[in-house]
Amino acid sequence: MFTIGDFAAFGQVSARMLRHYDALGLLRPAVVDQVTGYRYYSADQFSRLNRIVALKDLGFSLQQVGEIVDAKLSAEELRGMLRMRQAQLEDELARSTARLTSVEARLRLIEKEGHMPTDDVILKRIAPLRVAELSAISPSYDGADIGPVLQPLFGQVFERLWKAGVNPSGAPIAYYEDAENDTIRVHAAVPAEAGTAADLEFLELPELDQAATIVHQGDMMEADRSMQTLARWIEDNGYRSQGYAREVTLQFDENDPANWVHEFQIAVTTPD
Amino acid sequence: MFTIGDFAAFGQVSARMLRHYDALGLLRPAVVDQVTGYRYYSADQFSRLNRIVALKDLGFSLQQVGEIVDAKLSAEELRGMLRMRQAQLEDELARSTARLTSVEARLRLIEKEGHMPTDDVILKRIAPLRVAELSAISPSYDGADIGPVLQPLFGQVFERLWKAGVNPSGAPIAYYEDAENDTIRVHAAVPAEAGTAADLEFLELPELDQAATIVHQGDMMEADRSMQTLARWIEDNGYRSQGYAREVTLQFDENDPANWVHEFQIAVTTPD
DNA sequence: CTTGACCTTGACACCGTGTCAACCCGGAAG
DNA sequence: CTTCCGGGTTGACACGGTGTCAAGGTCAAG
Repeated sequence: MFTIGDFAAFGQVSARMLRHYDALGLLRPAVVDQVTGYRYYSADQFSRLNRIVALKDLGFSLQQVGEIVDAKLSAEELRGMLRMRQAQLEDELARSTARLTSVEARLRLIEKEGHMPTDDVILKRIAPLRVAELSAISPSYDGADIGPVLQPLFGQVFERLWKAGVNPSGAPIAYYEDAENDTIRVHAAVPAEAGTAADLEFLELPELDQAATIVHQGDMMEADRSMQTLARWIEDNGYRSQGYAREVTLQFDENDPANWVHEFQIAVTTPD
Repeated sequence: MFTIGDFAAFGQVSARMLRHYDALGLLRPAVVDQVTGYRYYSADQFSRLNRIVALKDLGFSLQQVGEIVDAKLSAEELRGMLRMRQAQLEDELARSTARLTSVEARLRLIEKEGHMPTDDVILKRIAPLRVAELSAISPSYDGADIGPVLQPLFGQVFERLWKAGVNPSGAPIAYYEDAENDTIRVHAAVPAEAGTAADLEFLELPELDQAATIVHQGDMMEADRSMQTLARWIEDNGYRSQGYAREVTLQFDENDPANWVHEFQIAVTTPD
């Protein structure tokens, strides 16, 4: 017979936890003194304790551990749980690895530049989105060429939506595609439920499963700065980008481009 | 200006969390309506939000994130934090990998045998331990040879300790070493603070940094069963064992070996 | 004015574990 | 036999990041 302290010390658990397991019915002491309430454990309970600890170390919750050790599960179900756990762990591993790469990237950055970057890239999923849009051709993918094409295009879209009595339901989005002869097709899209404006195209922008995004503040003529940060982040973190970035207009000021705020979103994949 | 809901949706955070960040002073809304208490966020707050989210995704706690974004830290300190985090992550990674291997090993086992193993191996650290001991030579490492040597040896140790007025402070431990001519030196050790018995050797059993352990119930003649489980576990989980296992007697019954309980402990290393 | 979507605060829950407080027991020393 | 100390008992609170619920106030569209 072991007192709780001895049993705990040998089993490498805290006495606190043994009491907890008792409370959960996971591991009851072999004997409880009815008078003093002292718990006493027998040597052969070490195997149950070990089973519990082993399962817990595998990352199962105490509840799951309970189900497993009390063999409420068929071999089939057990396989199921283990496979689930396996999948979870693989996921977790991937996540941890990504974190680590990220931390290392930042560490390199800070060693090189001597300070913390203030423009932060974050990875997110972009949900699919219904929009109304117009598009046009720009001679190149360059702020100076694109601006003059894009601005009036958005003007048109808003005007036509307004005429059709449809309300924009979100922030305007510009996106790009390669077109013939090295030209670029620019799209001016405004989120809206499908409407009946014959002079607008209604479509659904596809989901981006993983997009690297950055918030750009100020004139779009300086978008390069943010795009570069984005590109570097993507490379440093072991992703690969696809296509052109979408540009979401979060804040617009007719008079002063310095007040503009955009979010750039570019689809990325984990190479492999 | 965004309402909390819009800001949350765009930033991929829950409104709950934005309120939490407000409460922590991590990200205050640009404007709070004094009358209604409504929070309103400005577009340029997205970059702060993103910085927060990015740091959080790196696995920093909100408190740490606070310190980092508010730049209360020098580049030096930041480097420190990042390196610490890096170390933690590497650790976590190793742990996750081990878990995964373990889960996979069990999965293979259960697929092969159709049921869950009930003898559970667990990995633990064995602290160094002061003991009093006697040793002798056994012709081989085999239950039939060892028993007759070991039992009287323990009798001697207990007797001499008793004569010297020293109290055992833990469970008896047997351990083994190779000796000359393929014989084995068996040690009968009993935990005790250093004493003055000239006819006993007092020494400190070294720490085992990582030991794979299993609880064996019953006669030591059947120790093979547990030792095999142990060996297989070690192999399946990608460790390598070193030397012979220690045998800790957790429960002893003079009359019936079926009631004996031992823990086998064998030092292992992660190959690599 | 009504309705329904959205906002407010405050509270409770999760989970595994540590820690504290207030009190009781067991065994060894005086 | 008393005294003392280590260790046992229960019960409570805390952590952190997040979800969820309830009760009530607000906003904007019809």
